[in-house]
Amino acid sequence: MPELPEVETVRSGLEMALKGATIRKVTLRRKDLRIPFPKDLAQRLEGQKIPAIRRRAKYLLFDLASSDVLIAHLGMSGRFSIEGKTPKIFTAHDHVIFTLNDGRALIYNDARRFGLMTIAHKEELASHSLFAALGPEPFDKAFSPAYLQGALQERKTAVKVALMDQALVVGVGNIYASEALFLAGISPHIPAKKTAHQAKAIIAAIRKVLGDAIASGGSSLRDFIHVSGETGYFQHHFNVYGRKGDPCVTCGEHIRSTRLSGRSTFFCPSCQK
DNA sequence: CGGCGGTCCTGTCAGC
DNA sequence: TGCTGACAGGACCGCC
Repeated sequence: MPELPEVETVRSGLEMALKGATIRKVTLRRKDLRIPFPKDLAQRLEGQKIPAIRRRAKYLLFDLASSDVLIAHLGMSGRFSIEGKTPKIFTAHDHVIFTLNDGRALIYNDARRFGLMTIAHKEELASHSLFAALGPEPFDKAFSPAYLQGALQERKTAVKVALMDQALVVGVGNIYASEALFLAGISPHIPAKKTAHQAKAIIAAIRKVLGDAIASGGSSLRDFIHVSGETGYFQHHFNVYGRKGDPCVTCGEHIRSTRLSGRSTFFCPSCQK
C-alpha cells in the first residue's frame, strides 16, 4: 500500500501503537527482501526503545534509543500489523517478527518482497544511498513553484512520468500522479517542459490529492491497528484512477486509459489538455 | 546522461 | 471449475 498517503497512515498508526515500546526480540524468517538484511540487523534492534517513528518519502524510519534508525519500505505489497499477546500462526509471507517487551508482536508481511528493511546510524541518513538523491517532500516549502518550474523545464519526458520521479518530488506514485493531473487539468502525456508554467497549479493539485488521501486514511486508523492489516486504498474514491470507460465526474466524458513508461495511466480526454 | 525497458516476486482477476 | 496470461500501489539496473 505504498504511495505517500498510505505510508503516512501506516506511520501514524505505528507511532500511536509503538511509541515508547521496546523491542525484545527480532526474528528474520528469511535472509532478504529486495536487498539482503544487514548481518547485524536483529542484534542492533534488540533491547532498543522506539522514541518515534518518522517518514521520509515512502520510507518509514523507526528512531531507536541507540541513535540507529530502522529503515523500512513497503514496496508494492508490504504491510505492518500488530498482534496482541495471544500467539499467532505466522503465514508464508510474514518475513520479520518484532516481539515487544509487553508481549505484543509487530509483523512485517510482504508477498511480493519488493519492500526492504535495513538499519543506519541517524547521522548517516542524509548521505545514505537510499536518501541522497530524493527530491523535496510535497508538503515542504522547498517544493515551491519556482523549484518545480525549473525542474519540469529541464525534462522532456511526459509530465506524469516526471511527477513519479522521486528525485523531482517524493511520495507521488502511479495513482496520485494520475489523480493530481486530473485536478490540474493537464494531460499526462504532455512533455514536462511544456507544463512548467503550470507549476503552481500542479503543486496545489498534488497537495490536494495527497492531503485528502491522508485525511481519509487517518479516519480508519483504528481499523488498521486493531483489525490487523488492510489499510489499502479502501473507501477512497478516485476521480480517474481505475475508472476506464466510466463517466468523468466533471464532464461525463469516458475516462481513458493508456500506458506511460509501462504504468497504467488514466485521464479525461476532455478535461485534461 | 536523460530516458526507457526489463526485472525482481507473488497474488488476483478477467476471459476462455 | 480450472487454467492462462495480464497486471498490480515501487524502484533499481543497464543499455541506447
